[in-house]
Amino acid sequence: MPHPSRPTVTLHDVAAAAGVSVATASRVLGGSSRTVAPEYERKVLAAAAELRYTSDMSARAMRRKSDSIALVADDLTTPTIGIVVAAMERQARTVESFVSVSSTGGTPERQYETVRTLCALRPQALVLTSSRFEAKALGGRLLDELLAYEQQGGRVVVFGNTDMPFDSITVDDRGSARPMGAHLAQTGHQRVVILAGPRDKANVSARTSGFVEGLLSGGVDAQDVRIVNCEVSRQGGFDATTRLIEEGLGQVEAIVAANDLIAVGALSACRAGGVAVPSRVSVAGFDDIQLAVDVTPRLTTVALPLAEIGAESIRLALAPRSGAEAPAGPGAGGPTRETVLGTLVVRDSTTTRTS
Amino acid sequence: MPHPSRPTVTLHDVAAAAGVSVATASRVLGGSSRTVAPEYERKVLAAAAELRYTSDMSARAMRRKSDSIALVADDLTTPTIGIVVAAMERQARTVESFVSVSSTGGTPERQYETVRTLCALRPQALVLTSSRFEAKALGGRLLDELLAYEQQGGRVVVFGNTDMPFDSITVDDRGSARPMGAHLAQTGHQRVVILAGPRDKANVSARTSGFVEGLLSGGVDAQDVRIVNCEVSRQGGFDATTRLIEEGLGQVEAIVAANDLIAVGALSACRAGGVAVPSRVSVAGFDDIQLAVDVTPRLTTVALPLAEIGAESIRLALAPRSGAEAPAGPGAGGPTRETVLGTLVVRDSTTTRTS
DNA sequence: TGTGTGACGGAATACGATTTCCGTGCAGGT
DNA sequence: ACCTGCACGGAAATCGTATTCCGTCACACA
Repeated sequence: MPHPSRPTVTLHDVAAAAGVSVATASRVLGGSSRTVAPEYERKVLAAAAELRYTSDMSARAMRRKSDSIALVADDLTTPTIGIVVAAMERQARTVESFVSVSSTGGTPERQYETVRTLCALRPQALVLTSSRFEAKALGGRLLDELLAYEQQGGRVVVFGNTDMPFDSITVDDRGSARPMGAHLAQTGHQRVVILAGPRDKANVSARTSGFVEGLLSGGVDAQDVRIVNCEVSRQGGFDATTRLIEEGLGQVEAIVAANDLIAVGALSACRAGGVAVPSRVSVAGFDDIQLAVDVTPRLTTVALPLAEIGAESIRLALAPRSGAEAPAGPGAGGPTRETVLGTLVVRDSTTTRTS
Repeated sequence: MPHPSRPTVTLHDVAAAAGVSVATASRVLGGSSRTVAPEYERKVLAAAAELRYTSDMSARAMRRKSDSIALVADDLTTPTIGIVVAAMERQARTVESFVSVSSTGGTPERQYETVRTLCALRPQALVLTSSRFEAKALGGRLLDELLAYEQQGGRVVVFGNTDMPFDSITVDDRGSARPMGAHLAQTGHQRVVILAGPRDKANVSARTSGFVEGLLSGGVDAQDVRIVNCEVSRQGGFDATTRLIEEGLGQVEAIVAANDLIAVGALSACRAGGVAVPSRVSVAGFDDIQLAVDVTPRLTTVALPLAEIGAESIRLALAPRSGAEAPAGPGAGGPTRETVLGTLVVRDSTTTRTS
C-alpha cells in the first residue's frame, strides 16, 4: 500500500537527488533507447541505489507492456501442477517476466471470476489449466471474456483438452497409453484388467482406449480384456481391486490403471489380499507421479513431460500471434494445437511372463 | 499488453456510452462512498456490461491501496507448500484480495531478486516461506529491502524459523516431536534409533531434540537412544536403515525419522531387508505428507496444521500493524511471533510392545 | 418568499512512470 | 563565417482511475 502513506521514494526523488530531470532518470533506469551521458548515468544509478529506489510496476504498466503472465489452475496442491508451475517460472524468468498463480477449485464460476480478476491486471498472457475447459460453460460467458481479452492484445494458452479456439498444448492420452498396452502384450500378459475411471472423464477414457488398442495390437484377444470402472483415487483403486480379488482373479495376469493413484490403491489391495506383485499379477499406472517410485514395488507407468509442457506453455504464450492473418478460409490459420506424448517407464511392478 | 494496442475499453468509454462523466462512472464502478442517482447508476452498469469493461488494476493501484498479496516460497512442488498456498488463497478470497506466488529455489540471491520484483508490484503484504531466512544473508541486503518495504507501509510475514524482525508463524518442531517420543516410550519401545538429518538443519535438529526429550520423559534410558545422521530424502532414509540392518538391528524396537520422506525410505529398507514393520520394529515419521497414508503399513507421524498456518499467515498479513507504537523499550512491542504445534497421528507402522 | 443546507454531477487534478517534442550546444562541411 | 544536423537534457503530455473541489439544484424551514 504505497500511496496512502507518503514515504515511498519515486523517480522524482531520484532525479532530484541526482540533480537531473525525471526524463533523464527514467531513461537511465527504465532501459530506454535514448542514450544518456555517462556522467549523468552514473549519478542517477548512484542516487537510485542510495535511496533504495524501486520503480512502481503499476505506474510503469500504464505506459509499457506488462511483463506478467497469469496462470489459472484448478488445484495447486496436486504434484503434477507443481512441476508444471515450476517449469513455467523458470521459462518466464528467461524473458524477464514472472508468473502469478491462482486456483479455482475447478468450478466454472470460480474460473470465470478468476479470469476476470486476472484480466484486470492486464497480464501479457493468460495460461489456463483445467481437466475440463468448456466453451459452452456458463452460457459462454467465460469464452466471451477470454475472447475479449485476446482482442485487447492478450494471449490465451490452454494446457489440457479444450474446445476453445485458443492455442493449446495437450497430452495425447490415447497415444501415450498405447505403448503401455503393447508392452504388456509383448511381455506375455494375456488376460488384463483395466481400472478405468468413470466413463465421463475424457482424458481417463482416452487412456483406456489407448490401453485397449495397444493390447490388441500386441495380439491380446479382445475377450480377455476387462474394463472395470472405479473412482479416480487411491481408495477407488483399492476397492475395485479388493473386489476383484474376492471374486477370484482367475487368469488375470495384469492390472493397468488409468492413473498412478488408482494403481497404487491396486498395489495396496494386492498386498492386503496376499497377491504377489509382480510375480502373480503385474500392475501398471499412468502419470509417473513421485509416489510411483516411492511405493514397493516401484510402479511401471507412463511419464508425462510436465516440465517441457510448462516451458512450452510459456513459449506459446510469448510467441508472436500465429493467427494474425485475417480469418480467410474456414479453419485456415486457426489456433496452434500442440500434442505431447508420454513415455513408457518400466519399473518393478510388471514382469515378463513366459506361460 | 493493453496500452500499445488501442482497443482497450476504459472508464472513459463507459462514461461516454452511459452519457455521464468519468467521475460518476468511477463512483458507480469503483465502490465509492459517494452516492449517485439510481438512474445514472443503472445506465453506467448497463454500459459497463455492454462494453465488457474491466477496470485496469495498474491504474487503480495508483490511487487506492492494492489488494494483492505476494507469496515467496522456496519450491512450489512440495506437497506441503501446496496445501499452505491453497489455504492462503481461500483466506485471501474472503477479504477480496488475491495471492500471487513466486518460487526462489531457496537461494538467497533469488530470494532477494524475487522480493525486489514483488515489492515493485506494491502488494498489500509479502509472505515469505523458507526453510531458512537469515537476517545476515547477502550482507543484510535482503533484510534492508524488506525493512524498506515495511516502512513504505507494506507488511511482511514469515512462515518458518527466522531471526528477522517480522511477524512470523512457526512450527514448534521440538514441542511437536515430544509427544511422538513419549508415545513410543509409553507403548513399550525401549531401544530407539532416530534418523536425524544433518546436524546443521535447524528444524530437523529441533525435532531430534523433541524426540529425545519425549523418550526420556517416558522412561527410556538415554543410553538406548541412538542418533543416526542421514540425508533428508527417501534415499537417505533407505541407505541409513539398510546399513542399520546390515549391522544387525540388535535390540532396536523403533526407528523414528525427522520427516516422513526419510521414514518412507526406512520402511522400504525394512521390507527389502526382511524386517517386519511393525511387528519386529516400529517406524514413525514427521509431517504427515500425503504419502504417509499411501504406503503400507500406513505411517505413524506428526501432522502439521498446514491449512491453518496458511490462513493465519494471511490473517497476520492483513491485521492492523501490531508494533505501531514508537520503538520505546528494547523488545517492547516487537513483532508478533506465533507458534503452532503438530498433532500425533498413530497409524499402522507402530505397535505396542509388552516385552 | 428568502436563505441555509445537503445531495450530487462534472471539471480538474493527482498518482508515478514513459515518451514525445522542443531547444540548445557543439561538430563538421562548404 | 554560416548553415545543417546530431546528440542529449528537460518541460510537458500521456496512460486510466480515484478524488477533491466547485457549482447547481432542490428541498425544507422560518
